[in-house]
Amino acid sequence: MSNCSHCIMKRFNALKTLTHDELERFSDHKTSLIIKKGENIMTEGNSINGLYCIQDGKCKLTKLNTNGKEQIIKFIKGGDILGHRSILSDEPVGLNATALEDMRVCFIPKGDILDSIKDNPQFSLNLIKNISLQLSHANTSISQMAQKPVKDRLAETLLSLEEIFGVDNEDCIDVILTREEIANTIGTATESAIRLLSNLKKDGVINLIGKKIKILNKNALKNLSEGY
Amino acid sequence: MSNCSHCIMKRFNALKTLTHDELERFSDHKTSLIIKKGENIMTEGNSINGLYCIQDGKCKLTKLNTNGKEQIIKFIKGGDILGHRSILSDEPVGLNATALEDMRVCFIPKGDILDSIKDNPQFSLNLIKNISLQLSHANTSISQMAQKPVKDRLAETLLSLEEIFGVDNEDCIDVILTREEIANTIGTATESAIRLLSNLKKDGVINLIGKKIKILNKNALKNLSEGY
DNA sequence: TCCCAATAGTGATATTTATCACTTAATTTT
DNA sequence: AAAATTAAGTGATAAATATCACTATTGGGA
Repeated sequence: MSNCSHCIMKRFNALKTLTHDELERFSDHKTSLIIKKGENIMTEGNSINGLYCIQDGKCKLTKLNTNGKEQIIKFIKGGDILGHRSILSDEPVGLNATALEDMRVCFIPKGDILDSIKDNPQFSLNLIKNISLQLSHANTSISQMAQKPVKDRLAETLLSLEEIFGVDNEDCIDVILTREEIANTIGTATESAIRLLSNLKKDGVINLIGKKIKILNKNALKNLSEGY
Repeated sequence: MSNCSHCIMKRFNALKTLTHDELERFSDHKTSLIIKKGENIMTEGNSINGLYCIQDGKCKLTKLNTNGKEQIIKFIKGGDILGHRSILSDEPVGLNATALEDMRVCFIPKGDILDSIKDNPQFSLNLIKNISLQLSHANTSISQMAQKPVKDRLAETLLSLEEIFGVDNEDCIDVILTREEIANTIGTATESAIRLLSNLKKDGVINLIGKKIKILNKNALKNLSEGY
């Protein structure tokens, strides 16, 4: 099994401050797993007893509303970590993490993480910074959901998806989402999302190639996202 | 000036794990201040170099949207702390904290807080738990803003306001908000908020006495907040 | 490879919500 | 206490968005 000391993960996020010894300890105790498309890494309300390091693949973090609708809160990709909030706060997981494609994930037991938190203040601080940043983004999101019309939110979401996932060799946003998932991200009906996407295509702002989306005019989207 | 060791704040939140020595250190360096209604304790985008302990009074945490509208993200009252996210993540403040009434606030310099974080892992952990909880609430909020109609959100907000501020001696929710502020909390037009409040009154679910709101049928509000 | 189920797309319509243009009531200010 | 602001409330209307009922298309499994 691969060694954490050589893992690409340590280049990212909070893990980059871990010492060689800490990474060796992680290596000894970690388990690698494959999550198939559609499966959950974590499930809302469940407890977890470790940290997930995403090696490869993409997933969505969702929340099931009391009305039965799924809200997508955030997207996760290779290099990201999952479950640290739950470990640190000692609370059940708040969101579902569902694979958008097959994923390779490492699981590091809670005990090792807590040891590193005790030993390595910088690691601890980086985890806090990660959570703080998420809170900051969440607050922005609340404001936009509450006050911006659907069209603006769609524009914002398209920009954000390109930001997160980058583009493939044909300049399309490098993630495959159903129209329903796009709708569940911006908080609207699937039909409304479809119509607004069609309008953006008609206006030459984006191109739609099957499920793939190519942004043609980033400035136009930026303006739309701010209500112009 | 009053002594932190005897302050009611230490009964609440992260501060309850502080030692006598730590509280004495806080006492020596703290400053007490009065914030008048309408004034800001913190302002979006500014840096702060300390922690605010709310002794008394209420404030709103807001975000100014790109369209110029104010979104209320959270309410704060006596016993709450402000600014710890900014200190821990070493980033500017993300929200405005505006007094809803005259407030008494203590300011503890960043250095003392960071010292306590180093010395006292439990204090550090409690701060993290506080931020984690905020993130969890924020995610719930995103979901509700995105997917629930305005009526449901108003019902939810009224319940939440009573939860946070309690009731006065006439069973009214113990906070004075303008209709505009209520609208900015649920993310709707002021006129819409007014109309929906009137409807709730007409249906006997709440009573409106000037700016004061009395919840008459909590169950009805709970049902409404879940879309029934 | 064909079939089935899921997804995408469209049009008509209903519902929700915002906007505008006011009146009335409540606070401040002078 | 009167005047001037500011906030609350109302009705008419416009705009945004959801819902329903469908057809077309796509993409895996048997």
